[in-house]
Amino acid sequence: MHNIKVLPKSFFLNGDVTAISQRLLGKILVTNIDNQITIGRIVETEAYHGSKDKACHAYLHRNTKRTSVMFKDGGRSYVYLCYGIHSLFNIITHGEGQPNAVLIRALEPLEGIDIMKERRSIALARNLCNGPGKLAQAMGIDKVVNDIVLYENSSPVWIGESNSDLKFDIVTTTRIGVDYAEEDALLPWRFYIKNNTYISRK
DNA sequence: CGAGCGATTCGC
DNA sequence: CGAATCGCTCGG
Repeated sequence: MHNIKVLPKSFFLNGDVTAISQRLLGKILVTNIDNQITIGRIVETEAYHGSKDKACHAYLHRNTKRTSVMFKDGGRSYVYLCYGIHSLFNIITHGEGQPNAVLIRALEPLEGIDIMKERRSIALARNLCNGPGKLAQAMGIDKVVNDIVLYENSSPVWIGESNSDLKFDIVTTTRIGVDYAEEDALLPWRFYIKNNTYISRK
């Protein structure tokens, strides 16, 4: 079937959250949910830094029912419901007590595309995973897979090495939809693969 | 308790 | 451009 090597836990612990956000570009997201496998290539990410970032749910180390998972060791999932409708998928980074996370904003669909189309009730592959809410729906991700480890390929959600040696340039911009963060909305913490077709927005 | 709101998406 | 839709957060 597929022969994807899972990323080790150390991948999620070393470097700051913006560096890890960039390293995640090109990596592979795999889900095995409801007995169905779907796979996509990460093409867009955003960094959230708990201690000093007004856009982060854990700003100033705010530890609440929702954000408590962010304070665990890196390499776990943080999935939350946005606008009461959309699940958003994040990857926790850094050691215990440092609530940093990477939001996965877009994927290039690779396998299980028919399953994604069925889950999203649309036919156009380009629109299956080009947004954080869309990709969660296409991959079957919701709060059920909140707070699980991503560095074991027995997990229902895990991250694998890139399946391609292709080089790419990284575009850096401000983050989407965080105007409430005032001056921190201007931080250049959104990253995507240049010229990729599956980005959420230009 | 309950008002206010959102790391979005889709359709009009 | 506005509605959808619900759980979290915080203040009273």
